[in-house]
Amino acid sequence: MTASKQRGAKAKVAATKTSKKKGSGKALRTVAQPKQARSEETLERLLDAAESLIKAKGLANVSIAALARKAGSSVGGFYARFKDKDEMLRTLHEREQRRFHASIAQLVEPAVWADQPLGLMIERSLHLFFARLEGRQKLAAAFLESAARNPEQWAHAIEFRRMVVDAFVKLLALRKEEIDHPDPEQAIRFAIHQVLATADHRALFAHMGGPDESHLSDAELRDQLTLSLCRYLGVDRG
Amino acid sequence: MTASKQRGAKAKVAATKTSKKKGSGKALRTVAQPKQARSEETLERLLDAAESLIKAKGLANVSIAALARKAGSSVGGFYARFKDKDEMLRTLHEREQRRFHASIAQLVEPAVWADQPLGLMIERSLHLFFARLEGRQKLAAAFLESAARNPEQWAHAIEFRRMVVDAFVKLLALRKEEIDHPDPEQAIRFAIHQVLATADHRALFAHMGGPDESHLSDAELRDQLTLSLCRYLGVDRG
DNA sequence: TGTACATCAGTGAACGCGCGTTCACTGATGTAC
DNA sequence: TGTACATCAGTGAACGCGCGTTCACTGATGTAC
Repeated sequence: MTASKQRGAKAKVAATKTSKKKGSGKALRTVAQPKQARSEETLERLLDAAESLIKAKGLANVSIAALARKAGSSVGGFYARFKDKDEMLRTLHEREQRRFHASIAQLVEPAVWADQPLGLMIERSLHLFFARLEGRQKLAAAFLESAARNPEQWAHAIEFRRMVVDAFVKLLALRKEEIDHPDPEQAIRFAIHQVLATADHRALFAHMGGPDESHLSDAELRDQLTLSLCRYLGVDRG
Repeated sequence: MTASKQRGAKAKVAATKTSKKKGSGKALRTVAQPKQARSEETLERLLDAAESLIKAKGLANVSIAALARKAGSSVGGFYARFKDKDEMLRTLHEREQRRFHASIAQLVEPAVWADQPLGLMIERSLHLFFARLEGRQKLAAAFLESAARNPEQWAHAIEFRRMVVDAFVKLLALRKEEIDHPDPEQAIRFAIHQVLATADHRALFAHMGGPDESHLSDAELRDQLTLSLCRYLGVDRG
């Protein structure tokens, strides 16, 4: 009786806080920021568990119960940290984005490539880019899948993608003169699109057993993509 | 009482017929070939309903009940024709394959391209190929999704893909001399892989609302892909 | 330093929903005599 | 041509399973005096 009264009051406050965001009938529960170090750690363990389970089994085969167990927590513990499964995925995505961003930030640093011919730059960038993706395909697939269903996730994914694209566009645009194409801007965007699309394709299908439809190994695919981009952009070396 | 006895006997027979295929504990029901024109028509209507609903709402939002209703049939009617949802999808896939095959058969006919420069051939092939895909993205996405979950579907998809790839490889291999690449065979396979991957990518993501991450329209994408392939293969016409 | 009380964090059984699948039954079509 | 019977085709309410989510409760941590 007492407990339920307290809960009721709390829920009301939460509902007031979020009522402007979503006009849904239900009073949405807002998950509070962790107030103790303990809960911060639990949150991190939940994200770690999600990441490792998704990598191992794919998003579709990961349940909240299994995830919580793996994290040494409980189902209720999970929902104390996240409003729902989607919010957890979004949080995980943000963490992954931060890490990914950090690891490619150096890659798009113009100073690194000073004096290097564009062809070499492309080759080495692709090498590092695909190396960074190694072992994270299932994770990427999970984000792509959930983005396909959830508009909010989709917006996040688009935004991140745009950031990556823009960073590379900016880097390549500095070398416009070395590009032989009627519309260098468009060419750069298409080239980057091809790289990301190839990565997506790999993420979504490479993990499947059995022989791939093309007789190309990952390394061959990467190298041919490099060659393809160089020739498409009209860059020397090739 | 009488009815259930009959059903029991029938189930036993069915189990005997299929017992060698799958050793599962349950006696699997085998769906008989239609014995009357009526049921053949129902089957076709079910496939049509599935196709149109998938195109309209995507696989994830199509339930058996809705599908059966749309076909003017019933849930039980559905299960009289298909063992389960997967078998229906496989059947639909086969029908789509047959149609697709028919419509590209002319495309890979060497006689059609006799005396045409390779560059033009690539341009026109891509044009026709992507035109043929128009409006079927959701359907393709449905097959890709279900193939990702179901090994049997995956095998079917791979087999079909291999057929398409081989047909184009054979066509392009006739023009090896016009290709400037250290390993023309590999180059051809990569080129075709790029085309199919681009089509897959489009199928899986293009239907989403909002601006695409690359600032490329479908037509631009196709044209740049054409240019990219021509340059990659070292084909004249730039 | 100790005690009372409030708030935060965590637990896990139970709930509920969607949806694929089953099943007892009715109607339609074909076949034998 | 008509009648009896078997098989095929179709119906839709009910079942069941998986899984995300809730909720009444217990334990842990922090704070006031």
